[in-house]
Amino acid sequence: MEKNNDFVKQITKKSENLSKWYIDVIKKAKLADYSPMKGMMVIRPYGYEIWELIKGNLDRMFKETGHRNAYFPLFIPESLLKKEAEHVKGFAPEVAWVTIGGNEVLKEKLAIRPTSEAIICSMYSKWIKSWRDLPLLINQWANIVRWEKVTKPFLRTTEFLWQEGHTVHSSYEEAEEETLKILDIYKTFAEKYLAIPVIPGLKSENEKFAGALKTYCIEALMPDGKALQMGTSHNLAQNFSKAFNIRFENKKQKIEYAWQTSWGVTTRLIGALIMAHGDDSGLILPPEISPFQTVIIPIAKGNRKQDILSEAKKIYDKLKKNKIRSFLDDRDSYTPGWKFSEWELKGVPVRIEIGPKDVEKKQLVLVNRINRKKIFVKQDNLLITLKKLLKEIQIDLFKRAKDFRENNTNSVEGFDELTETIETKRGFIKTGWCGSNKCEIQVKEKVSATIRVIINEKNSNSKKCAVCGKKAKHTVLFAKSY
RNA sequence: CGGGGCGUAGCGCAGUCUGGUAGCGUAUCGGUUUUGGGAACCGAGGGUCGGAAGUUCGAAUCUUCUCGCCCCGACCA
Repeated sequence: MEKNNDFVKQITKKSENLSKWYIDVIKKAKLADYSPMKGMMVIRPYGYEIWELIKGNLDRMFKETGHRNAYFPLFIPESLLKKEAEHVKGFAPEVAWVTIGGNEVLKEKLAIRPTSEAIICSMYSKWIKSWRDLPLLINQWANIVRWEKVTKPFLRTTEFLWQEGHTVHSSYEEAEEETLKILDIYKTFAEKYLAIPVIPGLKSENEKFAGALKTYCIEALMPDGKALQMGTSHNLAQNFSKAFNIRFENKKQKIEYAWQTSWGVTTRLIGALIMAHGDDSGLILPPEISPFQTVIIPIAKGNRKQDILSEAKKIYDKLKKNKIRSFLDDRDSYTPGWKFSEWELKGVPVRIEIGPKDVEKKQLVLVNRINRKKIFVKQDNLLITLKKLLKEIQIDLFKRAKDFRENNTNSVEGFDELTETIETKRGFIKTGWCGSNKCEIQVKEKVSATIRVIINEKNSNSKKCAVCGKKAKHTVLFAKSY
C-alpha cells in the first residue's frame, strides 16, 4: 500500500507524454479552459492568480528601476503599422484586422495590436522635444492578438496577456544599458521567483525581433529537451524613431533621432512554470509564485470534529496574519485522501495536516509536495519550520531544474556531431559559430534546430564554426524550440 | 499550412465495420453512515451522438461539406 505512489488518477504521466500531461494538468488543475474560439483560452481563477503574482512582482521590479505604467489603444491604424518596413514585414502574417465599425465599413482598417511599437511611437513623437524629456520609461500591461496557426494553452495562444516596456533614450549607450538592465530583471525574476534557470544572451540576425537592431533573450530548457524563450529585450536603436519621427534637441543643440528599447514577457511564463516543475501527480508550484503556499487539511474524525476544525481555523488565521498565502480546506464532502490528491495536482508546495493525534500532541504534520516527506512540528514552531520548508522547496525546485539543464547541455564540434546530438539527445547544444546566416540555416534545414542564444558575444576561445569549419566568432546554443 | 488521429451525459469511453430510435465507468443532486492517501449503501437527474446538407420507411452508424481539439512537421512569444 505504501509502495504505490500513483495517488492521482486521470492524468497522463509526465514521463510518458509531456504534451498530454501538460493539457491534462491545465484542465484538471483548473488553470485554463478552451473557449468557443479557436486558439483562445479562458484563464480560470487559479491560473489567473499565478499571473497576478507574476505581474505583481515584475511590476514592483520595473517601478524600482524608474518605470511607470500607462495604457495605449488596442487598435493600430494600418498606416502606422506600415511605417517601419521590417516591423510590418515580420508581423503581417499574424495580424487580425477590424474592417467594420457598427454598420460602416472603415476607411482605414485597424490592426488589433500584435505589439504596440507603432501606436506608442506615434505618441512619443508628439511628447519628446528635448534631451530634458529623456529618458522616457513606460511600461504597459495589456493583451495582444497574433493569428497563430498552431496554438497551445499558455505557450502560444491567439490572444495573450503581457507587459511591454517602451523606453526612449538620448544615446545608443543608454538604450543598450536599459536593454541589458531589463534582461537582468527578467533573469532574476525567472530564477528567483519561477525557480527556472535561464540563459541570457543575444539572438542571431535570423531570430531577432522585426525592427530591432539587437534582440536579447532569456532561454530555458523544458523537460522534453526543447528550448523555450521566456522573455525578450530589444535595443531598437533609431529604427523606429526614424520611421515615426521621434526627434529631440540634444545638449549640443542639435536635432537627433531618439534611441529606443522595447521588452516583454507574457503569460507564456505560466506554461514554462507548469512544464519545468510538475510531476506525475500534477503541478508543483514554487512557493514564491503559488497562489496558495500551504493548504490546511483537517482530518475531522468522529466526536473530535468541532475540536479539530477550530484548531485548523486557528492555524489558518495565524498563517494569514503572517502573510503566508494559505487555504483551509474544511469541505465536508471530500475525504482527506481525496483532498491530498487534489492539492497535489494543483501544486501547492506544502500541505498541513491536522488530525486527532496532532491536536492531542499539539503538533502538525507538514508534507513537502516535491517528495511527500512528512515533518512533525510542534504548533509553536510552525512558523519557523514552515518558512524554512518553503524556502527549501523554492531552492530545490531551482536546483532540480538546473541539474536537468546541465545534464542536457552538450558541447559539440563539427556538423555531424551537432546534427546527430540534436536528433538523438535534444537539449542545448553548445558550439562555435562563424556568425553567418547561411551556416545557421543549414542546421535548421537539416534538423530544424536554431541558435537560441549567443552566449559569448566577443570571442569564442578559438573554436571553429560547427558548420563551415571557419574560425568561430561566437559560442552559441543550438536547440529545437517551442 | 501539410501528414495522421479524435469529436457520443461535466469528464473518460463503448456502440459506427453489418442503419432499427443510446449505454458503461466516474462525476453531479437528495438521504444515511463516514473521514490519517481519491469512502460505502439507497434513491434521483442529466444526451436534438460537434454542426449542416443528402441517401433511406428509418441515421450516432452510410455520403458530402463544415467547425473544433490533439499529435508530428513548417512559422512564431
